Parts: sequence; C-alpha cells; structure tokens
Amino acid sequence: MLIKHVSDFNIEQIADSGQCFRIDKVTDGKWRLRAFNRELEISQRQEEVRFDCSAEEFDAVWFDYFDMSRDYGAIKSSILALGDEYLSAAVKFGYGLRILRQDLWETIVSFIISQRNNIPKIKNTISKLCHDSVHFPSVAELAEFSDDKLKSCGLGYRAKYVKDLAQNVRNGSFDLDKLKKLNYTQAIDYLKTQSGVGDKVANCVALFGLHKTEAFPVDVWIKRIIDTYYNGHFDASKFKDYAGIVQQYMFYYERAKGK
DNA sequence: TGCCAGGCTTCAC
DNA sequence: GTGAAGCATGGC
Repeated sequence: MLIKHVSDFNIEQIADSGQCFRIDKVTDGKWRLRAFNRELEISQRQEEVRFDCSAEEFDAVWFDYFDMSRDYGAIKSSILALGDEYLSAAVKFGYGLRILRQDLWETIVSFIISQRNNIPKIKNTISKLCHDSVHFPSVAELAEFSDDKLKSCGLGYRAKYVKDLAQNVRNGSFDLDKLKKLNYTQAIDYLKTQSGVGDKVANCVALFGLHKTEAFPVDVWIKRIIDTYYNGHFDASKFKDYAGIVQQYMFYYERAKGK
C-alpha cells in the first residue's frame, strides 16, 4: 500500500469522466482500475490517495498513467485567468480531472465502440470483451474473435470496424508504432484511414491514447456547449497544448449538470 | 415503451 | 462540399 498526497486529483471524477471505461467503484471511497494487464485499487480521502501497489510499480506504471508530471494547478490557473464564466465554472467543478495516458490499442478499440453509444453500455461491452478479467484482448486475439462472439459482447454494427482494424494491425497495413511517432495532424489523418474512425474518435485516440493534449474532440456534448454558451463559435486552438484538458473540464461539467 | 447514446459511412444533390 | 438516412444494441 502506497499513500501519496496528490493535489488536482480526484479518482471519482476521473472514473466518471468518460475517457476510460475500466475504472469501477468497488465500495464507498474505493475504486478498481484495470489497465496494462494489471489491476490497481485506489482509495481517496481529500488529497490523501492510497494506491494498492508498491512504490516501484507506481513509479514504473501508474505515475505516467495518471499524468503525474503535469502541473494541472498551473493549467487551471491559466484557464481561470481568461475570465470565461463557463470555463471557470467547469474548471472549479472538475478540479480533480486528469488526462490519463492509456494504452493505445485499448483506446482505439474503446472509442470505436463509444460511437453512438452510452457510457454504461460501452463499459459493459468492454468488460465482456475482456471476459470480465484484467486482460484486454490483444490485436491477435481480437483479429480472431468470431462475428458471433463480437456480437455477443454487444458491439452491434461496430463489430466489423473493430475486426477490420485488428486484422489491419496484425497484417501490418495499419502500424501502431508508426502512429506513435506522428505529430497531431498526421496522427488524425492516419487514424481516419480506418473504417469506423472519424474526426471525433480520432481526436479521442489522439488525446487519451497518444497524449496529444492539443486534440479537442467535439462530440454532441461539446457541440451543445458551444451552441448554448458560445453562440456556435469556439476556437479551441487558442489553448494550444492544453485544448484537450479544457475539453475534458467542459465535457465533465456539462454532463454532470444534466444529471 | 420508446427514446437515445463521447458518430460514422454511404449516397443523393 | 453539404445534408440526410441508416445503423445494432441495451440503458434509462
């Protein structure tokens, strides 16, 4: 058990932020995260966070996963300094959000599944793909999943997208190592060569799987915010390399308001 | 019980 | 290039 004092971090907000689909609340104050073929229990009280792992594992795996090297306090301050009423409220509300550095393969598959879908069902589908274990299916494994198996996991019409992608990665026509080396614009274009990956999914992959924090995924929620509070015009590029973080505060705040 | 969900592809025009 | 239809499935 490792106890750390972490500011600008709230595991409940992160778990409910819609960027990852394998963090579940176990009991009050305790969450279970599955990633990288590992399982991690996390509990939190104020800024005291308990990670159920060794210091070595934390430094090797989870420090980067939770983006611990980034100063979110400074980013929030610069957003608040803009004096934008909506963004200020969003930042204050989602004060403990972070952009996770997730596994690239899992992120692409997860966000293909996310299209025209709701978060509880996305989580359920991914859990079934994993056989409710810590193991997310590899490229080779997913390429071999039968259509019936994918359908029984609840992928619906997205089954073909996922299977084609897995087969393309396996046979080398879509190269994840190449993708990792591309800049933001190149990565978006390359991702969109795959069937089932459009602008929104590509931007989610860039943000959550490649950690291109200039990515600004525009989904129905963000569209609604822009239409309602910004008269249909919102230039995310002014935020440069933290546009994606701004997006996450907006998304989380707007969704929470609807509940 | 329908409506809708972190969109995308296809096909008119 | 823009716009609208169609899409599988289950949570609510």
